[in-house]
Amino acid sequence: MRPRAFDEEQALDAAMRVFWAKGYEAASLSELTEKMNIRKPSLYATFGDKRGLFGRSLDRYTTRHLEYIQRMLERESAVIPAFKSLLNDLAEGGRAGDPTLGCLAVLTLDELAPREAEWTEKAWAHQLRLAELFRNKIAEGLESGELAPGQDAEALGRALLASVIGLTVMLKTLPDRAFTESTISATLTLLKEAQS
Amino acid sequence: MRPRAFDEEQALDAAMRVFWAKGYEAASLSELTEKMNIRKPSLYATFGDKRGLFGRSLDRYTTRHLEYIQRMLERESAVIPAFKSLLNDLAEGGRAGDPTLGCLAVLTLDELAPREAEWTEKAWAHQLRLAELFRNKIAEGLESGELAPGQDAEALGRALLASVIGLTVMLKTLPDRAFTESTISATLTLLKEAQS
DNA sequence: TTTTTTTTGTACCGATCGGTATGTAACTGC
DNA sequence: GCAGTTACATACCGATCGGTACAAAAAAAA
Repeated sequence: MRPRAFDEEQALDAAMRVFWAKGYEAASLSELTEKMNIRKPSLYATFGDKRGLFGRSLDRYTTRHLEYIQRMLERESAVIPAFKSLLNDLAEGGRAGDPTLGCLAVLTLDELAPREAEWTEKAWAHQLRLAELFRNKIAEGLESGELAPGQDAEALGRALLASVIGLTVMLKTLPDRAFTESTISATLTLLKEAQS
Repeated sequence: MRPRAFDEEQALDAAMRVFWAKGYEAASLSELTEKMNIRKPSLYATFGDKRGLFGRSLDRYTTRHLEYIQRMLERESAVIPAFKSLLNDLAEGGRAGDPTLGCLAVLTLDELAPREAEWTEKAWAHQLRLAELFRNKIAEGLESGELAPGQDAEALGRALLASVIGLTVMLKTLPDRAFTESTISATLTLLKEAQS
């Protein structure tokens, strides 16, 4: 048997970046094969078809993205500084270093929901996992006494998620720094500190 | 001269709905002409090309949408109830009556920013107008004494806009009522009432 | 080396994409 | 009714879309 001349993970990563930047519809097979540096028959033999490749790309994205968010929230033990650094990192483009890239899971929801049930579900499940990460972090702050009691960790986590999604979309236009900073600082007032 | 057999505004409205539901890329000329109930030569004679039609559709959308948001905010004189009813109305699908439709301006940002500068600019300008509406409403609440003093109306308006955008995207998946309600109620805690 | 198996590059497929040429139908002004 | 003008429907255009047939090439198994 002849071995593959390309690395599957590496090719998948390139595909993911194309979908990330362009969305499903606007990502053409020509651009995909070019950026993946493989020819169409190899692509089809390995990933099935364009839909299969997108599914794999989306899975890869959500996995990586979840890890990233988790890492960011763990870097600071206090809740408010943790969310502050997360939002600031997003504003600077996060892992990719480019704020105008947005988020593939959000783009998938926006572009393909509700008509592509399978992908809608995947992207939504990812948002739910993010909301849970947020909720857990907030719950820690409530237990530790950092946050004022009586706040609903689950609801707050969801509201913060909505803010993060909205901010991510807004960042695609690269608004000026002052705009972003004031938005972030007001968003953080969702989390009420305990009286000191 | 022979008069048009179709109403331009009506056709444009149909086109707008197609772009709204599918985005620019996935909206095909076949579907557009079908839903507009005109043939391609009429479309091209009236709107130029697909890009021209999208531009007109986006303009129409933002105009209508701005009016809608303005109307919603004016229905209640108090700030918090006003935003509450706005968010609840969004959750029920707003004007269109379908929460899974999302927002064309948001979809345009997500799908086409930053690579389509003209449309990115249009969609972003719309978001800035919305942020201004929000800011003005909040400023009213600060002056009237409804809201606790010391809050930054501009920053809060922007944060609320991010929340609205995020919520709109999430609603495309039709999350259950409890999810939506808790998200909305936590979001509204961005606005602090004055001590009574 | 030879055989066998899998991947690769090329060249191609039908379908659909956005966009248009053309002739005819429909209306206005005369 | 006639002339002039515009909009209409049909039928078509090249380009690109996603997807594949096929044969050469490359390695493992013999």
